[in-house]
Amino acid sequence: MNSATTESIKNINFFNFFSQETLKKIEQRASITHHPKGNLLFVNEDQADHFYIVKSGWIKLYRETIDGTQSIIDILTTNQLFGETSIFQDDTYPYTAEATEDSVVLSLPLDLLKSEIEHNTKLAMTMMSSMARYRKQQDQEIENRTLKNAPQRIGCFLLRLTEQQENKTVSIRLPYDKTLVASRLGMQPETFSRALNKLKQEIQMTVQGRDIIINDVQELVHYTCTACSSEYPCNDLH
Amino acid sequence: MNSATTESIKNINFFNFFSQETLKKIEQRASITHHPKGNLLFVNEDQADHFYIVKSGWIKLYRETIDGTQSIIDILTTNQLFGETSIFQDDTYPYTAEATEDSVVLSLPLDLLKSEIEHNTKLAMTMMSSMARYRKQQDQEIENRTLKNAPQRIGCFLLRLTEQQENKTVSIRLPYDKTLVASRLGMQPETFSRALNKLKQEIQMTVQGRDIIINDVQELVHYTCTACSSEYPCNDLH
DNA sequence: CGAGGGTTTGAAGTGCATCAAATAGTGTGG
DNA sequence: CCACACTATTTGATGCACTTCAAACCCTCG
Repeated sequence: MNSATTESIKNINFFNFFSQETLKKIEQRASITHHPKGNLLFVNEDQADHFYIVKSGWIKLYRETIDGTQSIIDILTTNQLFGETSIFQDDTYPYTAEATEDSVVLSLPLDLLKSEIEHNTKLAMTMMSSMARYRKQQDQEIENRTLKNAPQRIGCFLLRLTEQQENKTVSIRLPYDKTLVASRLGMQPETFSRALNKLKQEIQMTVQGRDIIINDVQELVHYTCTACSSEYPCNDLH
Repeated sequence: MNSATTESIKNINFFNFFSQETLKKIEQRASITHHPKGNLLFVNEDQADHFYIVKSGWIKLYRETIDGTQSIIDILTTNQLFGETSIFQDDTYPYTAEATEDSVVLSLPLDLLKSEIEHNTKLAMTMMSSMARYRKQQDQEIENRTLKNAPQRIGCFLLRLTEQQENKTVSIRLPYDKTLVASRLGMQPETFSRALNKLKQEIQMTVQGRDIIINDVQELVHYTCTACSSEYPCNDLH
């Protein structure tokens, strides 16, 4: 298991800044867990002892009201980190984490992260950068929900999936099912379906189940980013 | 001016963690600026050289689309900090800052913050805590816009103004004009006006210009927080 | 007093949610 | 390989919340 952990960690930029000593300790106390679809890893306001790295599958982070309405924070996949900010939040998790697919997750002790970060400025800087990046992403999310209509929000989501591709025509595949994409974008499944149809009327594209082909990305950018603040195209934060 | 700067800074928790040496340098390079209502301190994506502390007045942080629609990030007043996260953002500002009242602002060089934070772990930890706090606030903002209707969003805003007061009946004063509150909450002035009326029908309260008297705060909590995720009452982050 | 902003009110329109039901797609056991 | 069960997706009909446009009102301040 240790060697598996080492393997897992070394590809993740975040861990490059850990001291060798701490890394060893982390490896000793790391564990890999399997979570079948629907499984909750932890619940909002739970005591936080570990942070996590997704090895495979998809993990949904959200909060919900008494009546069960959910507000989705994010949906993560391979090599993404979560729960790490609990060290600044009274050691409680600020959201619930649920596997939306069968998932494998690496869990690491928070106390080691905490003490390492208090002594290791490089790591602290990395952590801050990633927090700042996330912050900007959140700002953009609020902006999207305020200024964009449903088809444009979908457009923005698609554009983030086309990242790196320079081609005029791109084909992409939705990372998870449409219902989940809908909730990620803060809309109902019905609205998603209709909004996607509307988008098809606005720009040339083909939808085949989860697969989508966009004939001209620029056309999509033009349609979507009319409602963006100055950064074009929808900036590719991560 | 230097003594004024020292005076300004020492009340702000953030600066307790600076080294004496850096504080001296900061004081030498600090400057106080006056901004009449409507004045822009900087524009989204400007090159960032300074971060700021509000001495008096109100500063609105926002971004806008080509057609001029604004998405408000925050509205700050005395002793609040802004622009400091630019050190993690390629030294550009991620929003526009505008004085919505005649304001006085202290501006401090970012480069000193940057180098100090790279060497001073205590400061780094403070910075991270404040970023984590902000992050949670943003999450809540998204949640509010997703799950709450207009009267409830106003209720939440009012609750945050009643902070600390334990009384059953509280009287509060809107920090700025209703149009601005409306845009802070992501709604039109007309909607704000109507939603406030609706709120008056739901709970016992009196509105007299900017002054509002709430007969029973618990009544407001009950009405507003039905649409909150688990934390009651609307948690008082700052 | 009169100008100009802030605020409220009215009327009409739009976008998304909701409820209901049909359809497509997927995996299961026989 | 088919029939069934179950889920995901789409479609239709309707309602509600908020926006938009227009106009009135109110308040303050020169």
